[in-house]
Amino acid sequence: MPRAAASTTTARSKKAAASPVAAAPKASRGKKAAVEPAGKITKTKGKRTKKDPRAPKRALSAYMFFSQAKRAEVREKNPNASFGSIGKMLGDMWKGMSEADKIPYVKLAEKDKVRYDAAKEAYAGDASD
DNA sequence: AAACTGATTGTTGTT
DNA sequence: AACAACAATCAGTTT
Repeated sequence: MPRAAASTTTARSKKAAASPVAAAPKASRGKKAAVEPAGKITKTKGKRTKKDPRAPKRALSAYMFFSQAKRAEVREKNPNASFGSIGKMLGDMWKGMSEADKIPYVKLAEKDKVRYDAAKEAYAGDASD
């Protein structure tokens, strides 16, 4: 609920170090108790209109790169598969593959994250309209 | 500070 | 131009 920030003033401090030494896999920010949908959330909420007109494109997730890479392949094997079918297949195989297999995609995601970091800075530093 | 919710990212094909 | 399911990730709000 992105409401008008007024109190907290984003008490979030910068990421400790820019060097991903150990790079905690996931145990710092993305907790969210139950990230998995109990049954199926598929909230058909259409809303691509971004609130920030000039907000920097966020870094893509490993799954995003995975889609770009395998999408064509899956689609080739399932030419009759629709959009949703492909997505389910990709999601299924994504969950089925080992972390080691995700490495290349995760690497891309991390790399994009760096790019986003720069874009974010430029976004914050650019107040011109 | 920690936890959580919302919004965002990319893809293809149709309207 | 927008939305459909999929998963991940960030940013901001809340307690």
